[in-house]
Amino acid sequence: MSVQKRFYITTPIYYVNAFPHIGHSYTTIAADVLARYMRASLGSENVHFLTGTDEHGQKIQRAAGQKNLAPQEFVDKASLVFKELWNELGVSCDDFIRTSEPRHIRTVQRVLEILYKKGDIYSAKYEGWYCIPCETFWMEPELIEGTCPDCKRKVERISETNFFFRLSKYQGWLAAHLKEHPDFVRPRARYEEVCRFLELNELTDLCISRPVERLSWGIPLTFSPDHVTYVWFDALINYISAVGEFDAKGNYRSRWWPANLHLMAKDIIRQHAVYWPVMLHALGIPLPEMIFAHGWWMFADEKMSKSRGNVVSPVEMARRFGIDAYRYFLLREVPFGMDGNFSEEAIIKRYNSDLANDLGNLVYRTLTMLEKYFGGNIPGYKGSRDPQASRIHVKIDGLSQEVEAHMKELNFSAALETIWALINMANKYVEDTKPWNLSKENRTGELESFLGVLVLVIIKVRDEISAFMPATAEAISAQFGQARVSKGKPLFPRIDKSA
RNA sequence: CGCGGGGUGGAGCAGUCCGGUAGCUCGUCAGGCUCAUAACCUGAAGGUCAGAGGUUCAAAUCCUCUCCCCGCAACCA
Repeated sequence: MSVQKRFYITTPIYYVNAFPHIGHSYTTIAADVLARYMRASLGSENVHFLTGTDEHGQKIQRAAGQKNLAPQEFVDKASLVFKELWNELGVSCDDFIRTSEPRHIRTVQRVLEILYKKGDIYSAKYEGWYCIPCETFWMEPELIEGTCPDCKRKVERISETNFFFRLSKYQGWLAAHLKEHPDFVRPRARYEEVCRFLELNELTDLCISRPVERLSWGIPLTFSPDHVTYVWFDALINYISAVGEFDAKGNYRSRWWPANLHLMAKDIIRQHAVYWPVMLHALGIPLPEMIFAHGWWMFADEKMSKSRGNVVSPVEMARRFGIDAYRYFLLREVPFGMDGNFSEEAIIKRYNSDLANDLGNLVYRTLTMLEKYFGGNIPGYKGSRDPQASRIHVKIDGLSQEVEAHMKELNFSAALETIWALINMANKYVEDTKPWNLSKENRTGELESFLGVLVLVIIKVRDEISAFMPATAEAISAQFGQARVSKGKPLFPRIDKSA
């Protein structure tokens, strides 16, 4: 009874150097669906959905410089682009954290102080090959005949003092934790990848600072004003800086922590499955329950990237096909965790077959029949002896549980599939019942219970899809909520392939 | 011996962890129906599950080897 059920879910904070693409929207929409789904069962006051932007570092400083803006001005604008995108896509985040906010800076500085005091952060001389124009350190083997692999210019040997986090000290602990918690990293293949990485490699301590003369746009170390925090170390802390504070003794207090789920794409699994748990452990803070890495969207089997010029704008897709159709496509097309192929043809196919033909048409034909046969009145449902109807009832009764089982696994595509199985049953039911004959023969009672079943199906489907397609769920409610229903506009008008 | 992902009817995929009649969607062909957004329903064709060997009463699934495809500088979910 006293055990409070709550759910804290995060996306990565997005680096504002680049414009948002469908990858960003994929992670965020998946998190949104889960958050909405959990709110339905736990109550919205018990769900916390965090996203935000990562705003420090070399690249930002340079990008701002190129536009003749102060870094803060630059990130204020860039962060807004993300915020507005989530707004436009109907993302229901409860909080949006920015790493340039005081609450974050304060927490990062406390983390550093605590770890420094504890001896888990130490200073050391760092020496390496440095390319001045590229502002990057290179490892010996990366160099091409003594030049920068990027710009082919001569690199220089420089040495500087930096601060390091004792990652190596905790390798054994982390390996043991992973062994005891096989669900800590998901999906399974990624879990094994992380375990393998730890087996095969010796962790080196993490350089977590940059000298101010090279990089000023960062969070200053309170114990060494000549240094700012390295972005990754800074960024990960957002998950705790957004929802809590350290007290005077250095104990972290939060209503929401530990997070139930950190969602991300597979490229940043190492930061989340290795660096982050170790940081938390060193701070004496409990670990998140699960880290889930999903796959990438490919375009004609190529990774999306700016240099390939195949970046797709989520706004454009959502405007073109509708937000819900876009959301549906992302989560239905590919089993969560795997890579997928993105194309307009694929969206149109899904749209026409699943949304227009199956769901949209079921709603539309039902409304038409209600209008035609009952003057728009929804008949009270009186039950039915029809075996097909009872099979549908069984499916309706078990659907929430089926969906829940898949949602627990973050298997969105399977959850949607099982909902669509009910839609298909209903469409078949219409075919087999032949209501047009019932109407001709004036078998009104049978017609009533038949339509009653269809309405039950639609209401159930509406409830189950509402986390995935909130606007569609509302549209269905609106259509069936009237005193006299009438066929309105189709929910999903078919898209002509020529368009 | 760098790391990882993958090869299942025309296309895209599920199934592989926990062996037991090979499944889904789309497409094609034929038929049915009219409440409906040229929608919906039924049926059919089409696969030696990349290849070889092994374990087993039984392998897409477990083991070994081979071949092929894809990703792995930076931007970056």
